[in-house]
Amino acid sequence: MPAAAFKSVRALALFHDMADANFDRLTKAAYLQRFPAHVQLIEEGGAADFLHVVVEGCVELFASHNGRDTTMALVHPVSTFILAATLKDRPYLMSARTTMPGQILMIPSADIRTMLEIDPGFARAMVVELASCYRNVVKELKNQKLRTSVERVANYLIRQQKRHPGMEFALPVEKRALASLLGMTPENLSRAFGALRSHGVEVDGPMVRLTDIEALSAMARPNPLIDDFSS
Amino acid sequence: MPAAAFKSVRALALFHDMADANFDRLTKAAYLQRFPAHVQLIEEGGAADFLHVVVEGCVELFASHNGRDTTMALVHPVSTFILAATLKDRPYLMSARTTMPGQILMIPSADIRTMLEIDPGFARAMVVELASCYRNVVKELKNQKLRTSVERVANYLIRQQKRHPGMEFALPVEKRALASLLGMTPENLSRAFGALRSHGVEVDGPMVRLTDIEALSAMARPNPLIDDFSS
DNA sequence: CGGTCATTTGACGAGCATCAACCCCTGTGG
DNA sequence: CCACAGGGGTTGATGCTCGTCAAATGACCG
Repeated sequence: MPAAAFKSVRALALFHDMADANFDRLTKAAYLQRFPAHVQLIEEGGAADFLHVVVEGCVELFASHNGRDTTMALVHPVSTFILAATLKDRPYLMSARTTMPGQILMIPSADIRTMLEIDPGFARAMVVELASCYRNVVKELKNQKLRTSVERVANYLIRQQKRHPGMEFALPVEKRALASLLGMTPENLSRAFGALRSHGVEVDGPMVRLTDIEALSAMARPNPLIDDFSS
Repeated sequence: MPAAAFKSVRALALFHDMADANFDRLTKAAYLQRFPAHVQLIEEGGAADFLHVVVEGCVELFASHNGRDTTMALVHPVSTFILAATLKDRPYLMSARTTMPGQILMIPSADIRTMLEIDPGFARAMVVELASCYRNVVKELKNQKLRTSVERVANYLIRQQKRHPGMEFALPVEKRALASLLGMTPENLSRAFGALRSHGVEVDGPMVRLTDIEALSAMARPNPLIDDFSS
C-alpha cells in the first residue's frame, strides 16, 4: 500500500488507537483498489466480506425495494462504510457505488472481527465510531420525518456552506443523487431551487451561491440536533 | 435492586459478558425507579447523564422540531435506550416518555464509560449492541423512504403478527403514537386500516386480526432487509 | 453533426395533511 | 344516577405537497 494512503487511513479515529503491529497486520491483509466512476462495489443483501474505506473519490450508499430506490448517504474520503454489517457478520443493508473515480481500501471482515477481540483500543474506537454512525442516521431520520422537502434542501445548502470557506461551492454529486438523498425527485429538487431563489439561493449548474444566509436560515430553521456533524 | 430486575438486566446481551464484579459495581451506582404513564423521562438536547434500561412497561422515543413532532421508536422490556448519547457524552437526540406505568433502571453514564475502558467483554458487547441499533435505524429510514404509508402499516402488522403466536394481537400503543411512528397522521392510519380490510385486516379497537396473511403479504411485500429483527 | 443524458419546465394526478364534525368511552362532580 | 367535559378515534370535505409523465433545452462526447 502506498505510504500516503497508509498514513491517511491510519489517521482515522477508528484506527488511531490501534497498536502498530495490529494495524500493520490489518493492512497487509487488505486490498487497495482503484475504481472508475459508477461502479457498484457492493450489493444490498450480499455477505459483508470486507470493510471498505474510501481513500479517494466518493461513494454513494443506496437501497432498493419493490422497484423504487433511494440514496441513503454519500461517503467522502477518508471514511469507512458498512461497518455494522462487517461487525455483525450480517448481510449488507445498503448497496454502494462510486460516483467518481477513486480508491477504496478493502479490509477482510474476519480480520476486523479478530482485531476487535485482541485490540482493546480498537474496540473502544469502534464503539465511538458506531455511536457516531448511529447518531447520524437518527438525525437523517428526523430530517426526513420532521421537515418538508424544501426545508431539507435549504438546510442541506446551509450545511454545505459551513463546510466550505468561500462565497460559493459546488454540489458534491449529481443533482439526481442529491435529490434522492434528500428524499425527493430530481424534478422537485429543481423546483425547490427555484423556490429558494427568493431566499438568496443562486444555482448555476453544479455551483451554488448563498447571497442571503440570514433569509435562508430564517426559513430553513437549522437545528443542531439534526444538522450538526460534530455531535 | 430486586433480584428479578437484577436478573433480567444481567441477561441482556449487553451485560452478559461482563465480569461479575463490574456488573455489581454498575448496578450499585444505578437507580431502579417506578414511573406512571405519560411521564417524560428525558428531553431532546439534554445532557446524557444516564443510560436507561426499560425493565417493565414501554417507552416512546420521539423528536420535535419547528412545531412538529414524531415518534422515532418504541422501546419494550428488557432493552436499553440512548446508548449512543451516553457513550459519546453528547446531548440526547431524542426525548423519551413512558406510554404506560413501568420500571426504568438508570445507570450513570460516567460509570458506563468507565466500564467501557476496563471491561473488554463489555466493550465488545457494546460494539455488537450499537451495530444492531445502527442497523435498525437504517431499516427504519429505508422503510420511510421506500414505502408508502399504507405499505408501512401493512408491514408493521405482519411484523407484529410474527411476534405473537395467536390468531390476533393487541396494538402495543395508542393508535396516535403508532401513526406517528409510521410517519403519518392518526386520521390517515384510520383510513389505512380501512383500506386494508379488503386484504384481510380486521381492526377492532386495539385488537387486530389478520385473516388472510397471503393477501396481505402480497400487497405489503415484506423485505428481510427492512423488516427482520434478527439482522 | 447526431446521439445520449442530465436538467428543467409544465400539466396532471395520487398521496397525504388539515380542518371540522361526530361518535364513543371514561372519568368527574353534582 | 345523571349530566357533562375531555380525549381518542373515525369519517368526510378540501387543498397542499409532491410524484409522474411528457416534452424541451442544453451540455458533452463520439
